[in-house]
Amino acid sequence: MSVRLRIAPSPTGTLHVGTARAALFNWLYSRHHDGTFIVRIDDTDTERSTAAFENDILDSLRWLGLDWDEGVGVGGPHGSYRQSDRYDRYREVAEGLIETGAAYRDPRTTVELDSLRQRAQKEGKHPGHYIRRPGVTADDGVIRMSIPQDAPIAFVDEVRGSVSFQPQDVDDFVILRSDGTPTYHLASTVDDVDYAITHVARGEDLLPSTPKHILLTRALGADMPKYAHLPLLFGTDGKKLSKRFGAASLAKYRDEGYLAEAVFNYLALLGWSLDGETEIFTRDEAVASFDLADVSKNPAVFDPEKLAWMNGEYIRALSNETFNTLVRPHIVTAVGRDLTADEWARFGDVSALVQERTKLLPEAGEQVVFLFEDFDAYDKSSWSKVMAKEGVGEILDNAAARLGSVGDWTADAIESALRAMIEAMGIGVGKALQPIRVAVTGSSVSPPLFESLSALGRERSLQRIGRARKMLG
RNA sequence: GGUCCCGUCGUCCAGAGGCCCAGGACGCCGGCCUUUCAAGCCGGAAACGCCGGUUCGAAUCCGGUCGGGACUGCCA
Repeated sequence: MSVRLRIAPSPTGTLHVGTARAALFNWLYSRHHDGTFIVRIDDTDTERSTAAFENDILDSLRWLGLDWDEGVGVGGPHGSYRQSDRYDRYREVAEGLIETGAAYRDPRTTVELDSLRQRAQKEGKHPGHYIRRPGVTADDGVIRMSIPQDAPIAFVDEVRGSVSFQPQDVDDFVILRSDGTPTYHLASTVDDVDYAITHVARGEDLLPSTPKHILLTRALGADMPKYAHLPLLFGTDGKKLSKRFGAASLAKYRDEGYLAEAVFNYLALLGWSLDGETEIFTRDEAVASFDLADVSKNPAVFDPEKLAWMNGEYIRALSNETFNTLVRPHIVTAVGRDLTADEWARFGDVSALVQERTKLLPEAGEQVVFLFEDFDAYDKSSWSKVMAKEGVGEILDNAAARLGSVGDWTADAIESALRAMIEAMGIGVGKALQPIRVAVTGSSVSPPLFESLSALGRERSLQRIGRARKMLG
């Protein structure tokens, strides 16, 4: 039998890094076994769910390269992937459970309502927060599962091994709210059954809910899926990764110039490894050797620095054309205006200048701004550290003279000319070249000098050297 | 508090009784290269939480302890 897995995000926020990693593992496992991977939108929290979040989530999954299977063979009579479309089904199941004695209707008492109000107030919410739902009267009651007390609820978790809970530790949880909508436990379990999910791989935070899902699945008389509880992700501060932590949203990484392949690779390494040695690998390589049984039990700290390193590795591996194309929007941002076709044709090939030294695409854009913009101010500290020194005027004069008589304006020819100058002046290489760098690029930190001069062109290079010379007085 | 899960370098991962006085990677430190910043290359510091037990032998098995985490909602 082929495997069928799912990721079930709630559209109550953007795609979180933790959810993305869970999606990744589900995807890897299903692809490894040539199975099915589906996306189900768990939007039973109608108050907080939005279409915008749903779009962000799907876009981010696509960007990561986690393609999912739609339609064919999925869902049987209940073909929807959105839980809000299936309320009738959940209600019908809940009522069926009452008939078999697995669940019961629980009309709430005034005392309970009071305690709900009190709790809401204690948490700074509206008094009716836990009570009032659209179109509901307060005394409808809820439907709860009744927990069989006969035996421990045990299962073998694919990553954790044997886990068991005592029935007395499982409370009579609510499956249908008083407004007739399902709770997460009901909707999720019914869907997993209806869609014939074979493996439920999700965050470890749901481990304590698993006995509830097992009981529900049994009560439904359905086949039990295998469960796999993935280790949680933490921020560098050691706390659970949340929206508060820097960039917990996957879309943010895309926008900041990370490559999808790098993020995919890095995420795969959080709780898993290809062979214990290899750090950089392709999607296919990961698919080929992934197994839920190899997933680590320990929570993992998300390390932005390692991600950045990995991104640099992927950027260096890009073809020059691809790199140029990817950097272009970042140049536009850094320069602050659109580029003309002419500018792009003349200066757009920046790969030789910055590709091997960039970790994040936006940095590359900033490093080549000098090609596109005739700045009129110099980086302050660069100026004081490099230009405000003895002999700089003479260096610039000599450089201008030498560069003026270079034949072909190539990096090699420029280098020869400047090295000849350095020898003639008898000064240090760094001492001679840094002022030229600042004069031409505006900063003491720039791409390689000879290549930069070559890319800028003779005329503009000399102009800038001349202008800096004047500013020296 | 209760229930459950987890415990190898700062961080991620390897290690499924002898191959481990513990391996790879990020980061860090030092060096080389060098026109800056990177990249690259070379080298270094850095961990089996603790106590018992099993065994000829334990990072690996068992127990305890300590520590961390998750859950404990008509959220998911």
